[in-house]
Amino acid sequence: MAASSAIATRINTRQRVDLSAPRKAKFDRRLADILTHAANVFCEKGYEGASMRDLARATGMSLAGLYYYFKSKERLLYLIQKHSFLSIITGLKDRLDRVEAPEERVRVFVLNHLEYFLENKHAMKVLSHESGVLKNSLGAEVATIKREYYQICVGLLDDLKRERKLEFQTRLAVLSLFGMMNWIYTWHNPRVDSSAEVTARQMSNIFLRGVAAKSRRSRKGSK
Amino acid sequence: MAASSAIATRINTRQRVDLSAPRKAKFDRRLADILTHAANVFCEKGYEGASMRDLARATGMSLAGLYYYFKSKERLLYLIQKHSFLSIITGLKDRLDRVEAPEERVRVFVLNHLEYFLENKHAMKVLSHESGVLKNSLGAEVATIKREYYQICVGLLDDLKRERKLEFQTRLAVLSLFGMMNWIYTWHNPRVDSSAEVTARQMSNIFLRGVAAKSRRSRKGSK
DNA sequence: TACTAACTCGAACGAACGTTCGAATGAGTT
DNA sequence: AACTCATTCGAACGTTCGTTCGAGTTAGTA
Repeated sequence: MAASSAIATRINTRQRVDLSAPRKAKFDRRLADILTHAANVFCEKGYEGASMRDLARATGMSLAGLYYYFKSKERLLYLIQKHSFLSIITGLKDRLDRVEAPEERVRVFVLNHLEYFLENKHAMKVLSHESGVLKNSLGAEVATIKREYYQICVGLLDDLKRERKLEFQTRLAVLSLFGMMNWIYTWHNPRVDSSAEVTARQMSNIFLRGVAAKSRRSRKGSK
Repeated sequence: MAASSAIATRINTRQRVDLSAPRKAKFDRRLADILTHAANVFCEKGYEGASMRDLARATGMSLAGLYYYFKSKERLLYLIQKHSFLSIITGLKDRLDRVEAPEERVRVFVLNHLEYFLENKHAMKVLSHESGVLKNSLGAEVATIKREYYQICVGLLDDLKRERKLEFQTRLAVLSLFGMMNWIYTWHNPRVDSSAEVTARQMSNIFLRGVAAKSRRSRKGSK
């Protein structure tokens, strides 16, 4: 998990201006390390249930030392959520650039989502479980990124709908799909369940078959 | 929300023996009232985020007064979760008794689940969001009830599978279905979204079509 | 009317919370 | 060597947490 240096400089009150490049890199690496450990603890105990002392223990840092890297517990959650969302969106866009067929693009979406979820299980549980904890501007910013992600999915499904002349209700379909995918953090056990690839294929199958009813009007003649 | 009197007598340490019937009824009604208000607060702020003082304010009782009805915050969460699960299971069994066809029984399951979720939105958010917070014997007891509910769904899907000679993987199908259904508390807005009946029908359609691939020579060439 | 047991609450408990601060340490530059 | 500034931390801050206790109030019973 890497924190952008743009964030790093802004979150820290003590950090007035610029650090030298290697300094900044070191700061970012340390912060990223903290974010990872913090995500683990939040995942295990929940945001409210995890204390700053828990985080200090998990990172091997002192309680006060943590505050050199972020100015409040709330902002730490914000950093985790923002970074996770941006990573998953970036990865998705990369993959979508290489695929054209609407159905395949939906499958790519599911695969990307599940792969990221299973690879960053802790962070992703924090993302979906602690959504809505952040208030005011921090919450609003995360909500905006989330909406963008949601809208990408809406776009993919609308494309599929148009191509195949399907008739499902997009909102319900998207939210059902998110439900299927996001629920995975409550049950997936790598020692019992299939890999992200296999699970993604099976889930995509269920979902795509599920929404594959043709529109009646367009079945006889086009439009 | 009504608390069974069996629970009521056991949870309260001060309650050595039996109350007269009307006394007990009054106790139960007050406790049920508290459970409802507590569920609202837990729903809004989360279990850890909600303080006993928040609960006191919401119920209109004093902080100390609450402890006459349950002996700890943890046990209060337990009461809410247990009661909600038992109610949804009871309602489900009632409805299943009147339906025979496997597909229709699955539809009944979905409808029952969504209806209960939307009618008792706050309690159900607590149920799915705070699952795993309870430890030890309380957590184990809730987990047992939950497993029973899960197994009912497994049974329904296996029946359907047998009747139609389908080939989906039951575990993934059940968990995907639960994901679709449970995610609803994050998005359903009564002023925008359809009723439980309509939503249940649409979700059932997606799911049932999704798992409806026949076995022996799977017709996978649907592209 | 007094008696009893159910019920309620103000006030306080120690523990744990998020956060701050000033001093100590470290590494990089002159 | 002396200086600078990033980094770390022990100790404490004021607040809020879940819970308890004993005294008070209410409502049924005799």
